Amino acid sequence: MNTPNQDRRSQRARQAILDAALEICREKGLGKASMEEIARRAGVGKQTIYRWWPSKAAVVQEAINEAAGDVTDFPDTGDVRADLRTQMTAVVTLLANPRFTPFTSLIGVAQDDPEAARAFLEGIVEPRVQACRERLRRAQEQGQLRTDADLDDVVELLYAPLYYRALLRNRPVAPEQVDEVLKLAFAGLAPVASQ
Amino acid sequence: MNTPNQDRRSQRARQAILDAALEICREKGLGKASMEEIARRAGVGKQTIYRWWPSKAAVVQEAINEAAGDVTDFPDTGDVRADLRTQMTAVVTLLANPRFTPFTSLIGVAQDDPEAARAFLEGIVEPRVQACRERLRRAQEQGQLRTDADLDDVVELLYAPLYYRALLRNRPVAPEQVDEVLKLAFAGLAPVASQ
Amino acid sequence: MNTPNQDRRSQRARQAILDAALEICREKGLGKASMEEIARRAGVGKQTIYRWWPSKAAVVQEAINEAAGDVTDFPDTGDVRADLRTQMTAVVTLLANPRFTPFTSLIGVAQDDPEAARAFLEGIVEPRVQACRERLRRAQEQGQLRTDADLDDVVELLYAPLYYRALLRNRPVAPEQVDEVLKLAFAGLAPVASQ
Amino acid sequence: MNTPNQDRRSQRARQAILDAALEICREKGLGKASMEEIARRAGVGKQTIYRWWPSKAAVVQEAINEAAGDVTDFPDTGDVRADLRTQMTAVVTLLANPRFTPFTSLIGVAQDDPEAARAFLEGIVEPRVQACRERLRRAQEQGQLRTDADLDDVVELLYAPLYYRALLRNRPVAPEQVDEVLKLAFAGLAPVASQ
DNA sequence: AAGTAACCGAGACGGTACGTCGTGTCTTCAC
DNA sequence: GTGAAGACACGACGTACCGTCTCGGTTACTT
Repeated sequence: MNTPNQDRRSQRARQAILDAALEICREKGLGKASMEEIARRAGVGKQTIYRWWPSKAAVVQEAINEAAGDVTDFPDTGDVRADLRTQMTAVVTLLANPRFTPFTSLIGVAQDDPEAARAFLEGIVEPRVQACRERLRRAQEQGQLRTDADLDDVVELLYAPLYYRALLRNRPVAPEQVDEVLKLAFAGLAPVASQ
Repeated sequence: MNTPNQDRRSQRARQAILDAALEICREKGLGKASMEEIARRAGVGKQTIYRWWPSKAAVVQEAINEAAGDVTDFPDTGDVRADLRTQMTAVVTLLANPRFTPFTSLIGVAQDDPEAARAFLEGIVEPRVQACRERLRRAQEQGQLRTDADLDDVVELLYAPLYYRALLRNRPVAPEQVDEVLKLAFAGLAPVASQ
Repeated sequence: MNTPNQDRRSQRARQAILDAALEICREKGLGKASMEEIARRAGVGKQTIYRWWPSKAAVVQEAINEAAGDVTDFPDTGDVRADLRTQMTAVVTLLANPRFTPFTSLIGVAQDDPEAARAFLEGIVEPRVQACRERLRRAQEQGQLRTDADLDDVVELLYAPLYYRALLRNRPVAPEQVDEVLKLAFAGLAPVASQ
Repeated sequence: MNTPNQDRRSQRARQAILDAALEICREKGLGKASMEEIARRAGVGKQTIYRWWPSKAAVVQEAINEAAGDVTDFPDTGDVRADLRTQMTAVVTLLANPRFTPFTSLIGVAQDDPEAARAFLEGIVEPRVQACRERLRRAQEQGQLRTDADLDDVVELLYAPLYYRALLRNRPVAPEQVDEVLKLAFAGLAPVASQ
């Protein structure tokens, strides 16, 4: 991620660090994880972590990103609402997966660490938003979405409720939410004429 | 907040602690604040903090809550959309206020600290959601809102985008967002017939 | 030794630290001792050491000084040569005692650490030299020592050879050396007339 | 100093290492010097140092020895006291020379490192003591020195005070000391008859 | 002239210790 | 018994070096 000679980097150490980081996060959460323990558990010198990552948040973000896979491609079956359902369900599934609790923790540390915020935004959020926005644009062209809607606003309207539950913990994160959100968002809150 | 004899409690100390906590959060963020420094700056023994609060998050939440004022009452002019606009604008204004950055930080620590999460939910979120839900119920009765919409889902749909921006920092938190959200949410994303 | 409130100081911790320090020095030498291990072995936080001593050398010097007892008083039987023999033998015995190996180690670190050098000189050497010089002065008055000899030079002439062996390790430190030194130093190296 | 093929050894690297070692010692003392920095400053890989020397003390001893020149020959003008004066003054001059501060540092590390002690004794001390002893033997034959004096004891009596001052730092190392020591040592401490 | 074996520079690696900061508990003294 | 003060055991921080270990690259000997 940073400066030294990438060629000589030990892949063994890198993988052990990412694995240890995720494991510890799963056990006690990112907040109570420590560089010290990651190093200990990975059988690695602390310096080896600091050489390649600036903070534990950066380590965990890389680990999470790797674990999540390269899912930046957005489905396109021709039916935007179905595609959104697919993709949003994937997001909910991830947010609900205990293996991915560090995901929301990363958003947590970002609140007090601008660098972590930037990294999360650039590394995680923006690529996915970009893909979604692109899909929505095509939907507009195909007459499946209002054309007077700002696409960034649409993305926020659809995805924010999913994150909201994960972050605020007001209600459990569950796939049913996707249908609720899509129903409300597409139909609108205004009362129906016949009502 | 806890057990010892409330009557003999020093109001001077309590206020100094809350003030110091907010001040430090403003300077360096909740993450880098420490009990040590709060005590030092408040001119108070550490024990005095630990006696009355379980963690720095609890201190800060109390401070924030006090600073926010008891605004749990929701406006009701008869026009729900206007009332939502008023209330949501107030939320955005608070989220954008540098004095209230610890607000999102509290959501941050909640990701790794179930007790903080519970306290935030009970102490901050739920009373306000409750008031909003009540207002929306009246709107349904008055035919200003679809009756087939779950009110909790509606609250999430409207407010989540505001929190989303504050927490993800993808775009600046600004009052214009309120109008965008209301427009989209009430009209719905589906293309208009004439389009 | 330094600044914080001496009254509240834990005597338990102080003694445990001094004991642990000496024990470790005996096992592996001052050079390979570490603050970390002293703390660990004393069952004490590192901070507690750093609060009261500036370096491991300072800890060990205090421990050594305490172990050596307050032997700053010089014997005075009326026979200066006998008194020197007594006192110098005590020095040799100490230098030869495995319990006191840190003593020469302290002189060792002083070579690279002016503060340690100053502390050793003031805390250990000077009080003893002072006592010796005083005894020699009385000897001069009683006609047992040349009056044209600078007393500091005399002290050095007598004691330096003892330290020399301990520090250079050229020959084992042994009490016989005392008699050799006294014989040579008092009689002088010049050939005897009758020779 | 050790095993690999001496023929293929890079003289450039060797000299750069010795130079860098002395330079760093002069700047911050042997204690705060590090292999890391010697290598860096010499423009040399760490391995290249470890290949030829077992420790930084060994490097510095070799550097010092080289800088001191091969002065193992003892002057012999026929007047032993004059010759001692010459030689001892040379020692004092060296001890007082800032370029040679690592000299006493080497004695310092020897206190905790038997291997360094052995190397220093064999490589530095013994050859010089041997030369001195030889000169003293001739002096005895010529009736310039008591014949009942053990020569090793004599060497120690004369030279120890010089080292004493350098190591204990009680008084500044200065050439005048040589005359004081010779005067006292040759004349003896016993009071003169006429006094 | 090609092959090969060594030393060389560089620097990543698993470690240990550094000296500092913050934690939450504790004890002491003043009010 | 509350409150200011702060010492305490503990654990983590991020950095500096340790000594070992590959990596090319460059000689300088072999064949």
